[in-house]
Amino acid sequence: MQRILIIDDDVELCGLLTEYLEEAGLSCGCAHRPEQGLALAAEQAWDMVLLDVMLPGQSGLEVLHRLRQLPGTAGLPVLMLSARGEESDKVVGLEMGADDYLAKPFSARELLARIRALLRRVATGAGQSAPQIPVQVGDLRLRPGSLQVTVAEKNIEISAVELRLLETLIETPGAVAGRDHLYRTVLGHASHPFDRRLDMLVSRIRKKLGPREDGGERIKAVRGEGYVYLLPGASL
Amino acid sequence: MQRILIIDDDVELCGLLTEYLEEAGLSCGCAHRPEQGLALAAEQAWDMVLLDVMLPGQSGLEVLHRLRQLPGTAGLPVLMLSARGEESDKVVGLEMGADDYLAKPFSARELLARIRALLRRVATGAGQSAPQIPVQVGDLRLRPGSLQVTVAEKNIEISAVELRLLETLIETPGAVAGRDHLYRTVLGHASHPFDRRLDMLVSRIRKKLGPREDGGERIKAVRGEGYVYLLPGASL
DNA sequence: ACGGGGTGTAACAAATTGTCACGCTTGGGC
DNA sequence: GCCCAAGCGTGACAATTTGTTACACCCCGT
Repeated sequence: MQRILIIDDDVELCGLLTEYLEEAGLSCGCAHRPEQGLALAAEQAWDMVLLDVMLPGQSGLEVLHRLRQLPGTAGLPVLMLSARGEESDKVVGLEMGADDYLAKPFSARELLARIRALLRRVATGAGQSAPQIPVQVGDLRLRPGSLQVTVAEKNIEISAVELRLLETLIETPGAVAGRDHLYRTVLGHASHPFDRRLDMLVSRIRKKLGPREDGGERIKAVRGEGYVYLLPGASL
Repeated sequence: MQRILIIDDDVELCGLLTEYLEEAGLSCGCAHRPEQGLALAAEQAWDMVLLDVMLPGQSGLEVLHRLRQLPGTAGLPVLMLSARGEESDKVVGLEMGADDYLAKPFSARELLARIRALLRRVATGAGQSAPQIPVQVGDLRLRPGSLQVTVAEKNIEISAVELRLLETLIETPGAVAGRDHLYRTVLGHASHPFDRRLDMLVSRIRKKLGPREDGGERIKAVRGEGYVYLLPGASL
């Protein structure tokens, strides 16, 4: 199910929108203050953000800017909402990098239509080379390409190489990925003696992911062979 | 034509090998001292290195190690030559990351056979996902994947992102690559306003490549459109 | 128990990439 | 022609990512 983050100080509006959108099969989260919105955006995975231009404290444009700088938000579509229907706001909004713009008051139906359009545009990879279907193993979910990884719905910051290793490991969950295969796939060439980069990578990923939901370790070393991503419930 | 770098303090042997290998259609370069060899390796592009285990000053193994750390040498095959035919040397050599090993005295024919085998192995991408055919435009040559770029036969240090931009630009030499296309291809997502990353990237690449052989600029900005990689001889 | 290779990870170092600021260029309107 | 504003170029610095080194630990066969 698609998840929409609504950032708007109008509590009542948020409630109405949430109700309407959830009825339409979309999951919603709300924030009424900028900081709160940014925090939520950083913490969880969203498919889209509805952002009010006028917010207490700072301009919605500044929020938009900071939003774009958060890790894992590459390609995250933002639909701006404006109290005033002024054309200049619209231009500024789009120039700031919003993906669409809607002036209040708007009909819920129109909003939903635009949301759907935007989600479709992103899904078909208009901005990306690969369509990028998310992969899920246990409580771990990857969106290849946008450096977005979530564990139990919480965002994890991860780098490109780390993501590639994780992808390679979960290609065969529960089965051992050979050291050499990992080297070639992730680091780009065969392993050299005394090269510990792979181990460091694994170590860093382990730290970022934390233990499995059931407390078991996620990535196990197989002495002399390589590493395995353990399926949930599997013991060492 | 394939280029072989020979690092061996035996001047006479180098001469003989060069003669033999060039007859076989391989281009050769020689270094008789470790430092010289490393300098040559760093400076130019090679398809393979023949390395003597016993060198004045430092062990060939140390040279091997330093060689591997040079930028742009990913996947560069190294064939070690040893004066003593001891098995332990062979083991140590291979463990240090040499790709093959040959004990002196050896027949020129056997050496050639091994060189050919090694070159073939690398060419078919045994260690890489893509076969990686080098691309050439003017005096610029790229080997995608191994971060190796040469201008007029001189090695240029370049990073992955920079290489990707360069690749994208020379996909259509002489024709404009749109800003947005470059953003999507190189940075992975659409451009945001006030985002100058692309310009910085171009700036850095220009500095690394230097001016064209005829003094003209290599990469030209097209106001409001994007950038072009100018063909040799083309004016602004 | 002992030794040795294999693995884990902290701490540090290097390289890459991103940000910001300021100056120059260019092209269009007046 | 002159001025302005948007675009571009690039130095300087900051943040992030990646690589290196060193040392602790651990498993396993002897």
